[in-house]
Amino acid sequence: MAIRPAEQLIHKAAWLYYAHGLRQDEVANQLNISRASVAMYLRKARETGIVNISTSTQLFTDDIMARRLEDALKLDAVWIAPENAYLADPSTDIAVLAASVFLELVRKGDRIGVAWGRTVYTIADIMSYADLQDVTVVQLCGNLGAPYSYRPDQCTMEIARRLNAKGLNFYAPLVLSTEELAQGLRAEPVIRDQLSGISDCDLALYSIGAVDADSHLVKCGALTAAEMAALRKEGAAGVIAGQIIDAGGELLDCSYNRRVISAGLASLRVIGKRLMVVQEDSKFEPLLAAIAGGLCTHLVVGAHMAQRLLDHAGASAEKAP
Amino acid sequence: MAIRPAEQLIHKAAWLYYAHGLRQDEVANQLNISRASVAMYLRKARETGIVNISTSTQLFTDDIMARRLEDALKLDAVWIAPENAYLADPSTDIAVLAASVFLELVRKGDRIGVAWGRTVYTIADIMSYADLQDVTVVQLCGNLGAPYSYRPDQCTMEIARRLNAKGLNFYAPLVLSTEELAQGLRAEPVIRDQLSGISDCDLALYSIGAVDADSHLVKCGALTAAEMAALRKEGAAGVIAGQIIDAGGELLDCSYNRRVISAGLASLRVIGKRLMVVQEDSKFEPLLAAIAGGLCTHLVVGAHMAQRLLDHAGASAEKAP
DNA sequence: CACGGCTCTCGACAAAAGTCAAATTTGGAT
DNA sequence: ATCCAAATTTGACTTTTGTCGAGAGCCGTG
Repeated sequence: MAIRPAEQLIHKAAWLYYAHGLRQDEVANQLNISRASVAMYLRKARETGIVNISTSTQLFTDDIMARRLEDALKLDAVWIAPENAYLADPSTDIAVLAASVFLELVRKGDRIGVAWGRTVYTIADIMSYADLQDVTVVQLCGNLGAPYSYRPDQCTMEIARRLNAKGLNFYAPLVLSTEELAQGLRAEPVIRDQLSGISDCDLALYSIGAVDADSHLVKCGALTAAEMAALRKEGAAGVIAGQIIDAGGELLDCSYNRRVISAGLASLRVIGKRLMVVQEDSKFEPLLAAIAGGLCTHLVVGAHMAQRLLDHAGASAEKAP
Repeated sequence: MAIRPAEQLIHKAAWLYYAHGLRQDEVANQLNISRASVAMYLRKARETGIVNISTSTQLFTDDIMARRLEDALKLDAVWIAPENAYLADPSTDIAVLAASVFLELVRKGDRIGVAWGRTVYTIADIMSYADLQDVTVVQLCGNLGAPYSYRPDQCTMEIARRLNAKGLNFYAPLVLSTEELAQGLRAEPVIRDQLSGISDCDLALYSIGAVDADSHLVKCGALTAAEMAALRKEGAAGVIAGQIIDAGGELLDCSYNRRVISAGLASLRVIGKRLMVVQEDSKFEPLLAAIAGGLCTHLVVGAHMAQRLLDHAGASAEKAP
């Protein structure tokens, strides 16, 4: 009588409890098991996505500032996490909000592109579970063998796991040492298919990286701090899906970019919903670049960043007649 | 200090509790209110649809019988409520399941047609709340001034209320005394618009009525028991959205139908998702008629009814070579 | 300006849910 | 065949949550 507690049993318990509104002990009676088991099944049901608990993110878009930002930056939707009004750690609040927004944007049957970074991994980590079997999560860029837990493939897999979706990983390094090798690898059928499949995505999730010595690209050894500084002088404004963009949001013409295996900006721009999440206030310029380049249609930021964006947009509008 | 507890506060509490996973007392501290108030806000949040708790209805479609029924009857999806395995009252189980399925089928921006009957009202009554502001719920058929609580307009309004959606009522009686009057009324701009708007629906929810003295049409005085019996002899097989259909699922050619103000069968067939819910085993023949007439693409029934449908389909298949 | 009626809030109790270590069962390995 | 490790179930205990009636602030009215 201790067979694998068939998914069926979890489902029945969840059904009686959440849909019918029975109490745990009533459910236990119905199913002839102890109440403790019911409690355990219910936890599993939540962790498996058999039951879904979601809170509307309406409040964060209802904000007047969010509306104005949507207009000023021509974005489809903006969510603003009210800093310091809620929790001790505001960055967590942004990630929690981003996870909710993400789940709200996902539709059954969708194909989702996921980039990488601390922000993306944090979101994956706190995201609640869902049951979206016919969803595919694809990795947007090559891998970086880093000691961190937010490697591109890990971000992809973790999100796929949370959604009960299929995860498609990228079996290639993010950066190669020569342009020839990168070109050759991009032509490989396996890689080519993955790259060309990116424009079929319905939704993309990424953050933006800063061009400084703290960048993951430096930490993971893809670039040295000196190289990064040099690129900055050449006009580098931000990092998206492992690639370096200039202030206009276009790919910077540099050797590094030519050696990268990642989703082309053109493929990204084709994706219908591009959700960008920015936690750090320091990423103001990189974010401006990404927006300028049309790399984001949906935006989740903190109140402080929102205010800066709005001020900036206002100033630009004055300058331009 | 006893101002209307702004929706904002409810939202904040729900956010901290459900999205961040804080305990009620932690939320109470954050917001500087008592834990009891937090508990109350959370209840309101659930009742308003600010938080959504839904359980996957997967199990009920996974059933082998459901799959076979989908094939045999050429339906898009079938859900089977396992009778007597669950609760004392099996009909409640069907309604709870139907409500979940309904909520699962609704999409933001949808237009939903709702008919009327005890079944539909039961579903509305147990349906959990959701926050779908841009959804419109339209009434599929004219009104019947009945002493019951499941008048067409009530079904529509209740569902609209649960979804936080707009409700569009039909300000016309279901049946008129002469065909001329009915024709004239149908030509009225207000009514005509409502009728023509029905084919724009994305989803319809209805049940099927039996052709007997217990029918709502008789109880509400639209027809006498004798008239009903006569119609039955003329080939009436079921009642859908207040109209009488024959065994082939086509409108029966009779005076009553010509005097009715309701959604034409053609308009209904245009709707993408037609969800039919049947609670009573006695409605076997009416259901067969509705299916034959292509009036249903999605079906929720009890296990017993499912078995009968399957047996019937098997028998028909044998007869036809 | 005092008065009910109203809604919101809180403290305290009761009910329900979560948790843990021990007991039981299973399936596979020796 | 027997034993071990892993997984599941349970009863007892603790923590968390739901609820009720009393009290307090607000508002329109007499």
